[in-house]
Amino acid sequence: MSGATEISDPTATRGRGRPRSVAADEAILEATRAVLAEDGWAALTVEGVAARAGVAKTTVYRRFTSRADLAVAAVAQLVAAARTAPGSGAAEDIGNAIRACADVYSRPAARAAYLAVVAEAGRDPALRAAVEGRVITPARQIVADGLDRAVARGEITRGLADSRLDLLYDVLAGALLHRVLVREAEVDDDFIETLTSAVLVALRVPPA
Amino acid sequence: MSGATEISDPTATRGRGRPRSVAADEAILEATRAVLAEDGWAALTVEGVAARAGVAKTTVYRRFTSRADLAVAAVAQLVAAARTAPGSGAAEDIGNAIRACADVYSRPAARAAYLAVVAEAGRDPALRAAVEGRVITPARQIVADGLDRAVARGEITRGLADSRLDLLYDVLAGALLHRVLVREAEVDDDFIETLTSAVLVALRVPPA
Amino acid sequence: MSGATEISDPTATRGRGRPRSVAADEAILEATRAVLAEDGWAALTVEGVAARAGVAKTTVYRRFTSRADLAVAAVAQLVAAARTAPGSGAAEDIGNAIRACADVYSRPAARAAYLAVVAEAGRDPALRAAVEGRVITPARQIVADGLDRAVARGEITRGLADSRLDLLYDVLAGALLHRVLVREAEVDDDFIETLTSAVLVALRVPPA
Amino acid sequence: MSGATEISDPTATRGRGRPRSVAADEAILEATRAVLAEDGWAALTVEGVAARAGVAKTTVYRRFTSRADLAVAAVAQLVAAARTAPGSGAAEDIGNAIRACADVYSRPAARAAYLAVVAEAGRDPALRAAVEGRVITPARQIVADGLDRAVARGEITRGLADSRLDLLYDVLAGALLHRVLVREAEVDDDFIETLTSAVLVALRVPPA
DNA sequence: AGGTAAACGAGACGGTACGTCTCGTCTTGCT
DNA sequence: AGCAAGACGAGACGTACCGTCTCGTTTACCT
Repeated sequence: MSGATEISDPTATRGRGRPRSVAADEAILEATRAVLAEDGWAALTVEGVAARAGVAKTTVYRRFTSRADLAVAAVAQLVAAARTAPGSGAAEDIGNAIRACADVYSRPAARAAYLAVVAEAGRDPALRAAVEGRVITPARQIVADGLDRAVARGEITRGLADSRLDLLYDVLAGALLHRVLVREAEVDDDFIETLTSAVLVALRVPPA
Repeated sequence: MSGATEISDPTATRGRGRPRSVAADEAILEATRAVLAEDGWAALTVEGVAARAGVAKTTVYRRFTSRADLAVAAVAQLVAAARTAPGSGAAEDIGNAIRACADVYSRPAARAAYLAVVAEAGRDPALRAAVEGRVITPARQIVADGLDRAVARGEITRGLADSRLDLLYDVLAGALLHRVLVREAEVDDDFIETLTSAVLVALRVPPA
Repeated sequence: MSGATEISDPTATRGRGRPRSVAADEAILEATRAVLAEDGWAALTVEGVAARAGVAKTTVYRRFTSRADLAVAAVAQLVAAARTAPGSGAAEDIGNAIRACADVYSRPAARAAYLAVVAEAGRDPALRAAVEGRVITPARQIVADGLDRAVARGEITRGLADSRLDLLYDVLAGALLHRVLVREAEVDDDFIETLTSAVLVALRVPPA
Repeated sequence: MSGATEISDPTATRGRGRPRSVAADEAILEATRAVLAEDGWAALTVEGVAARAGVAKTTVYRRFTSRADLAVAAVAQLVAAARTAPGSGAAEDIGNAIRACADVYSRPAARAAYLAVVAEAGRDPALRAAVEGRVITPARQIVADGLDRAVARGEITRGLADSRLDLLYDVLAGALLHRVLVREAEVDDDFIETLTSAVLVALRVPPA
């Protein structure tokens, strides 16, 4: 299942019949976000989303093949909106990236959906691909961009950046995910600073 | 829901009626593990578990209030079995701890259940408490024990250990969780070594 | 099922163990009547009766083998209490008999149980026998006694009485049952008088 | 419960969605009849009927609100098929009516369901209304038609017919019901003749 | 007075069916 | 051809009782 038809693509071949309703597209995603935020993943139902969007079930199924597919779209939008402005140094870049990620994870809709979608992806290759392409890779790119800037500024070497990218991504995203979604602790300035400086030390970047 | 009656407690007041069947206890948990490993979280059904355990549905409901409750018990057993032997130094201790955690996360049953259960716990206080007490706290304790040993050996100070415990737990558990369950990458020796040495550097423990 | 152990019989061999509790006997029947009167046949459960009687389920099952068995006992008591005083003539006898039967059918417990028990008896030989012996035969006897008195008074011949007994029983009991339980109409004096005189005409008994 | 949606009504507003399957209608009623005839009222379960009809449980619940509702439809069909051809005189008419009723009560499905449904109707107003409209009233009409014909032939007066209708219905239906369903005796020619002539005498119709 | 046997309460056991819910698919008629 | 509506087969939900089975306790009788 999953990832089949997806959202209406205006550049698509514009087949013959009646065109997909863009209003329906938006109403469905909006309803999805609302349900996730208000009642959580377990309450996210194709039936319920359709009702809330004022749309027939078939109209939802034409675009998404499952509730997980629906949720991926919502989370993907939030991740896409998380790109950060470059800072003046590695410390600032890392802090910004952490804060950006924390913001995403803290949105009610993402809070409700993130872990559940990832869990479901473990069994569903199509969903797995969708999560990979629309959530994991973009987030990894944020870290990659930060390292690229550090290389450009001469703070670390290209080789170190490349060899540490995945580890750094696992550490940053994982620590955040664990703190916010698993332990449900807050992400305060102290946490961000300590994590940032620990990462800098491990990367052997001299403090500013 | 969740956390209601739980498994038969032999120290309980030994109420008057017929005692709970210990054989049923075990059959249920075993069936739960099997279903999770074979078909994943989405296929975990009270009905299916009961059938597989050769037990009536009511017998399951008498012990667990939901499938999440069921899964927590399974995961908790795995976590409980994960305590590590103390090593000869901080580096070895950390490596052991990572390996122990990685082993747990890699078990098919845990793989299928962990994220899903944690996700569900976000909406269910009773389940949340069960996860907290039976999974999160024990795992955190593994890290705490490691730090205690490092303090005993004089590798770090008591103050540093205390102030860094939660961060270290988030980093270790989070990085692992992210790598194993979110990205579905493998945990090889290189990953463990690099993560270990990065952590040692951040804790300012001199290399052995 | 049904009719197995039945109510405590004081003349029984009086085995060694603890004797049946007479208080339980009565509490069970009383609870049965109450449940039938208040909530009807469908709500009559062994579990509910036991709870209401303040008695364990096993205690009920030791005496009755089913809820139908339970109900038969209640109805039987009512029928047993329905014997009529002899009147001064056939007309009075018949009127009395009709009134007596109508009283029984109108009791809430009997209203709720009678048809259902008879229906159930169609499939259960043991229950059938119990109904036959404790409800149908005693009721038939009321009609037989009435005819015997008419014969004794010379109002009809022995032969006519014997040949018409079953028909008369079917007509009287059936018409009443149909009116009270099937149609749920009331049994007023007009009904009784008209039915009585029709029966007298059919039996060719001259009016008094 | 009961009497909610009922069988597909072709004259209904013909709303927009997919129409009810007429094949399902028939399969359900046929399965109901079969179960009643083979295993009796106690074995009549919505679950079993659905399985036997090769239909989903929801499909049954969309049409009938309970097993009693289901049974009423079956009994109603039998009653509807029981209209009698007019005979040449009151005696023949009454004999025909009794035979027609006896045939209905003797069908295995009706035997199993009639008393139980009527009993259940005592507690359920909607079911009561259904029984009233689809079983009791049609059966009463058979008697009413017979009396109308007798009036038309000049055998009895209009006034007598009207004043005796309910009594006659109670006597005929009740005697039959009592004999066939309560006492489980057979309805032979002798019974029919004796009952018929008794009724004629009571109505003061001269014998043919 | 002590033993023994049965009834007692409590409550868990494997089951069946309940009536509800949501799923994803399949008609239908309207736009 | 897209859409809203809604019936369809499927199957899990959690609950209620079923009738059976331990249990530990109580009560009477019979040595």
